[in-house]
Amino acid sequence: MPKIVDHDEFRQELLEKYFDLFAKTGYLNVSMREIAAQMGVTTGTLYHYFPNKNNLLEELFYMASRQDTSEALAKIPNNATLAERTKVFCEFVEEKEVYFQDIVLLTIDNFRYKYLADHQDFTLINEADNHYGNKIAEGLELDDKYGFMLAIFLNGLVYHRLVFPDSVSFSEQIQLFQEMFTTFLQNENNIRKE
Amino acid sequence: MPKIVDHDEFRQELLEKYFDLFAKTGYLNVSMREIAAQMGVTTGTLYHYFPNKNNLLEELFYMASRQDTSEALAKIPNNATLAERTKVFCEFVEEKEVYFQDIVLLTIDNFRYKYLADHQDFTLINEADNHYGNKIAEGLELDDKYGFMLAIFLNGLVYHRLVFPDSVSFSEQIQLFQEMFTTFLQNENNIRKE
Amino acid sequence: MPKIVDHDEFRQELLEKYFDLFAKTGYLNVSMREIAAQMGVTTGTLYHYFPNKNNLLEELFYMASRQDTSEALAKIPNNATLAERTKVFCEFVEEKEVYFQDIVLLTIDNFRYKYLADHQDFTLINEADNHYGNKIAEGLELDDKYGFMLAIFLNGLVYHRLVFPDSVSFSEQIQLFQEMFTTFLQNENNIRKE
Amino acid sequence: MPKIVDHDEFRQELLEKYFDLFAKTGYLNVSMREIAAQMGVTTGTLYHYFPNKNNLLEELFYMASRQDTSEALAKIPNNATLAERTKVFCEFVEEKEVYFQDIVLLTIDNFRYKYLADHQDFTLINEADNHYGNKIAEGLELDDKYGFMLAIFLNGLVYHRLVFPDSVSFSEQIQLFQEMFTTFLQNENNIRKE
DNA sequence: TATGAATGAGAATTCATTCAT
DNA sequence: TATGAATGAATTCTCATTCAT
Repeated sequence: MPKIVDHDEFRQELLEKYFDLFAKTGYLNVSMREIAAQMGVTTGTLYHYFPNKNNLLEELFYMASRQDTSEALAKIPNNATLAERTKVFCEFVEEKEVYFQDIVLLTIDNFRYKYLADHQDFTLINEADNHYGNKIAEGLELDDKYGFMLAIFLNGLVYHRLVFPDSVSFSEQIQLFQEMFTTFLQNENNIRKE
Repeated sequence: MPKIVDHDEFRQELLEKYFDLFAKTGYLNVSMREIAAQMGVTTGTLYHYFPNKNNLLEELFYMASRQDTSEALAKIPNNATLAERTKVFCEFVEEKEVYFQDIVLLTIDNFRYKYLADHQDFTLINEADNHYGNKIAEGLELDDKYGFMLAIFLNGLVYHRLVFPDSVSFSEQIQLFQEMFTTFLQNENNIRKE
Repeated sequence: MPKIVDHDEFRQELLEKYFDLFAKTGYLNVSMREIAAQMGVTTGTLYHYFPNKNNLLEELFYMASRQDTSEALAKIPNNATLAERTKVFCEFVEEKEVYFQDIVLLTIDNFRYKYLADHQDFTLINEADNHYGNKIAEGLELDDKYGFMLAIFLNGLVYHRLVFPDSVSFSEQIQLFQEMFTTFLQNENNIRKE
Repeated sequence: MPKIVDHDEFRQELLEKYFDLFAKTGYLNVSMREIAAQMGVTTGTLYHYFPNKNNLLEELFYMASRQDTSEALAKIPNNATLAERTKVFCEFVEEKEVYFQDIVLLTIDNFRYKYLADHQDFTLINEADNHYGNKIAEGLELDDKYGFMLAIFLNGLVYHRLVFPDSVSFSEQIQLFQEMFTTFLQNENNIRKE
């Protein structure tokens, strides 16, 4: 009798472990042997669930892109002001900074793998991005371009503090940005979506 | 007397060639053999000029940070307003967007290399970052934190458009940011350095 | 189930093959590629069984020290006189002279490898040496210092004839030494262990 | 005008430096670049004085083999007893133990190089050995075989303490050996040369 | 004489992947 | 399903030697 294992569930389990373990080291810099060892399976088993290393990376990216926006949206109270809405996103990222650093690194790895593999299609990757931008805009009740603007600044901050730790203060920078962002947008009547 | 070659000058020449050739592919993904071949030298020669691959990366990064800032600062006219000053930096990055995407990738590679090598000191890399931040602040005639803020947004934008090409318009985003940034800072009398 | 191979047994098999093949040439002068080729495996396989070249040397040395002493001790008859006991060790080395020349070369290689690697600890190598000294003393039923004395002379002889072949006669030298050694020790009542 | 340099004298100077610097590391394990650097010359210059690396080693061995025996012989007083004569050699080696360890290592390297190079002639190497043996016998006023015996034991002791530091006491071992050696030989009337 | 840039084969080691069991 | 032994090309880096100057 074979072990009773739900194939997809186990795949998911492996992916989550992989994500936590290897972001900083670089997904591409970790050998399949190491991945397998850390996950408590053998290389053979790993290949049973993922046809090759690139596929593992792709799946990982896909998984990560599905998470988190809904979590942030849920934190926005009813009838919140723009300042309050902005604050929710900023604090969400601040609290999960390390996680978002991992996302940045994963995204770069994924980009590289795609780029290396002869400019393969970026459908998945762009879809994931749109997802983020749209959801933030939706949360802010603003036009998409302002959703992206906030996303860009937060990404920039996460990236910056990843590669240059301690060069800037997270809270100082987001406080400044929030002030600037909300002041600016409140004065522009036309920017609000109907 | 040996063959007439200026050691430092040739190093520089190699660095520049290398930078042009390989940024997109990922510095870590290109083997020293390939690098040498593309540069028209042998591996032995390459190692004559750079003790190891890590050093090649570091030197490249350091070189870039010095060049960029002095080039950008030179573009600021005398008696320029804050809006004009900000514009110089934004346009500088816009014009050289592909170049700065390479810098982002190089920075990540450099980070990973250091991180892998047992959390080595990031002195050089942080120094380069501070240099960017300080020089931008100097160009803006503002406090350092605003220099970093602009740097963070521009980095975020470059990163974003690198991994999610065409998701946002560079010019739209910088236009919005410039407005927001200058409007906000002009109203705050206290932020201006004496 | 994997391919049926007893990991430890195959390691041992490889060690023995290696020992026979390469002692004279110098363990360090043979590349891992050559070793693998001569053993009929690939480099990958070799590294599957030994983490690095250094470890291969160490294991080899350790293996040798255990085998030799137990083999020699087994040859000592019950109720043997000191002269007979001494003779067993001398003849053991004489019979396996070429083998012990290999051990000398291996020992030097091992020493150098350790010395080069930043004066690493010589624990294993010293343990092996103590083992030799103690076991010889045990076989002679004498104090350790006399065990080492015999070991030193035999080592000296092996070394001498290795680098200066035919300069002295093995049998002549050990005959002289045995006479001298046993005559001397029989007159010293106090040296015998109770 | 060329620099006034006595070719042979400079060769000699280089050899002596080389001997001191690289014994422990292994003459063959040091690159020509390192040798040159440590000697304060360039590789080009080094090759001006020695046609290749093997020749450097050979010359080094030749140089070493010419030294020292005369120095030891000079220390023997007139009308010295056998015990006194033996003592001179033992103490000579004890005082210069590190130097003799280097000689052992050099001899092994030389042997290996000869052996590797298709069993080249060992003339030089054997000549050097005979030189040692004969001179010791001459100093002891005994038959050559006893000269070699002492040489073998001293070599054995030096070798042993090189690779197994602190395993035995130099002075204890030579004291024991001297007693044994002289007691034995004084009782054997026939061994004395006429 | 002396320099040191250049060479390129070869070193140890790693690694994604396959496949017999 | 699961194992882990086996593969062999690729990686970073070293080094004795040559040679234009």
